[in-house]
Amino acid sequence: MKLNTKSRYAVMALADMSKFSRKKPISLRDISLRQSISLLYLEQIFLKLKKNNLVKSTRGTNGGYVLIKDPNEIKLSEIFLALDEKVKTLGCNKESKKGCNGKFTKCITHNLWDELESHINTFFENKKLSDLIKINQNRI
Amino acid sequence: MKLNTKSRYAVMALADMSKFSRKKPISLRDISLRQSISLLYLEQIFLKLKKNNLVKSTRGTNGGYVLIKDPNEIKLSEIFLALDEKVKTLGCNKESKKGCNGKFTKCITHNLWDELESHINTFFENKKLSDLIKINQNRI
DNA sequence: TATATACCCGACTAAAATAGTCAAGTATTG
DNA sequence: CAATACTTGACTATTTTAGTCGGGTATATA
Ligand code: FES
Ligand code: FES
Repeated sequence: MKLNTKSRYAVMALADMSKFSRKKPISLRDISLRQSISLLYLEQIFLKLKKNNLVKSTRGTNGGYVLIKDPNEIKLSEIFLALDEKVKTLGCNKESKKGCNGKFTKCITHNLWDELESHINTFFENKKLSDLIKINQNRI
Repeated sequence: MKLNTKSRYAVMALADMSKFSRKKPISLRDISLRQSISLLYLEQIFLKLKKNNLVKSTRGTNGGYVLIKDPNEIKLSEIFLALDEKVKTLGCNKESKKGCNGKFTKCITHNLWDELESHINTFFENKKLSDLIKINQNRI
């Protein structure tokens, strides 16, 4: 079980924004330098964040991105959702009638994985962007 | 975030064993048929389970594997450990002094991912093989 | 003791996912 | 008009996953 870089960078970048400016647009170049994340990769990530109304953009000189909501109103689950990033512990398709074994009964471990999925999602649901600024006063 | 098949199959197979026999060796062929898991893949998985003392084997006709411990004494975390399967949410190497950014300070999200990792590991730590038999009386 | 069963082990591979890069833009400011 | 900075889609190298393959060895039973 591994968390991908896209999700990690997204949270990292948004945390960076929360910490620095809430009014003046922040350029991806600055975030890229501060957090050591590839600029081109950040661009890709921010397009998704924008499409999902987590940030808004200003073009041109002194342009950049600004958070739309307050950090204490942004749940991590929203960020993951914006990136199409899902927790997937089940072997079967949740929607499908068929189990991971191809049969029409769900397998012996189905409930377990479902429980695990909820367990993880709960974490993302209860964590807000503001939470990780508080704990990290001392970090950039 | 995705759970791999190896871990899923391992738990599935051990659950199958818990449910069927506790004394007579169960052949991988039987598990393979019941749970629709590739026999060759199961062999690979069981070699690891054996090396980590979760099961013991008997060769030859009527041979197979037997659980070493009682299902209510086998934690899921042990199974995952046996397969070298780790939850990895951090961008950095936990041991290394360097952060995921290559710098000597841990990044702004480090604590968060660490917390998430613990959150997930707690789940595996608290679940036992016997737990998923109870909930699944009706399933094969 | 031959034969079938079933575990043992390392190496290999096709396919998918990841972690980006690249090219070619458009909009805004100074 | 030059520089900055967002926009977009396509492309690619690398890694990981999810297995397979080939050739064993040990044991029970006929
Ligand atoms: S995980 Fe859903 S049927 Fe196996
Ligand atoms: S995750 Fe550990 S430093 Fe970023």
